[in-house]
Amino acid sequence: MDWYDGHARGLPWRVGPADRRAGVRPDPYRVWLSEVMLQQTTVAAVREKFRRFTEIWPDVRSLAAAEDAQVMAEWAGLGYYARARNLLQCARVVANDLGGRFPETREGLLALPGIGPYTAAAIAAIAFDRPETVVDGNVERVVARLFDVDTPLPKAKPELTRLAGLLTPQARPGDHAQAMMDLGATICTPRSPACGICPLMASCAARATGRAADLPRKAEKKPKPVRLGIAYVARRSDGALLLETRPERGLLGGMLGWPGSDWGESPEAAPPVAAEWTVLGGDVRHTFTHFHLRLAVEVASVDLDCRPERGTFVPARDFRPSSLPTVMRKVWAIAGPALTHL
DNA sequence: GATGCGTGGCT
DNA sequence: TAGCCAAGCAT
Repeated sequence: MDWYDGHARGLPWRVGPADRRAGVRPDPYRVWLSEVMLQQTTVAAVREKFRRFTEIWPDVRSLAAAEDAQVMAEWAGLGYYARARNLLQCARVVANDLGGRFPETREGLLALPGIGPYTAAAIAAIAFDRPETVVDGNVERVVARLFDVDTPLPKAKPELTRLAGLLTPQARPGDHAQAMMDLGATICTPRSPACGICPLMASCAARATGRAADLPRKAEKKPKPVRLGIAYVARRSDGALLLETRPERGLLGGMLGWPGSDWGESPEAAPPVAAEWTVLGGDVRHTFTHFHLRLAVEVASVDLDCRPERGTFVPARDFRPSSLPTVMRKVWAIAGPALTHL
């Protein structure tokens, strides 16, 4: 805690240790929003998104009243899009059923969409100063090293959670949780931990055996297969672009994208509208969580009165590449310039 | 317990 | 260049 008082990271959603000890309470809405954004996502990627979201939707009621499409568009680029759908669901439950206030207990929070064991404990501890044990990837790493736990993840998770629980104090549990995560993020880092300046150096078992950098062990990962596909970018003579909203569930669910083939070993061509399609030279490469994708891109100019089988024409002035998921933005990056020469 | 689900930065 | 990794959740 002494180390945290002197070395806490300054983060837009955080009430720092000095203010916290002076009695300043964090806004549960901002704690919740930041924690959901930070699920499997780096602080650097979250900063700007958090700023935008809180600027547009300063509280849970305004977010609950938002249009789904605008929230998805603002989330674009952050990944794991089910988070955005659950975020909206959760905001609406809190605003409509809970009087605009978040539950203050781990159990109450756990019942909300998009809030699992980590996030429930984090909000309870950070926003409401409940003595909950917060175990994220940082804490897993710190604890595995501190106690020299050799069992690979995820099998070691229950044991690491138990050990982390031994460290959870009754005083300042919220700051303690954030201290553990800051330590993992800045000192006890995955590749080359800075053991020489670590406040826990003297009591760290892995430091003693020189194995800190090798922990925690992790189960082997499965190789990622390569999938192929085709994306179709049609521009109408008035400049409008043919886009479609993807199905709610599954990959990139609810996000805007270019119509295309399915993605697999040998995708079948399926143009969304009859036209003279031009196959572009380079392809788009993108890696998802569980596969590599190579996307061929085809472009076409179409008439004002054409009737596509799929998708909706979006007027040029309403089209913002930033509202597309990254793979679709990559498609636009090569299709856009090609269309100007068509 | 295993699988599906993004992305960008770093090594 | 390719793999690793990040404040995980839902099914």
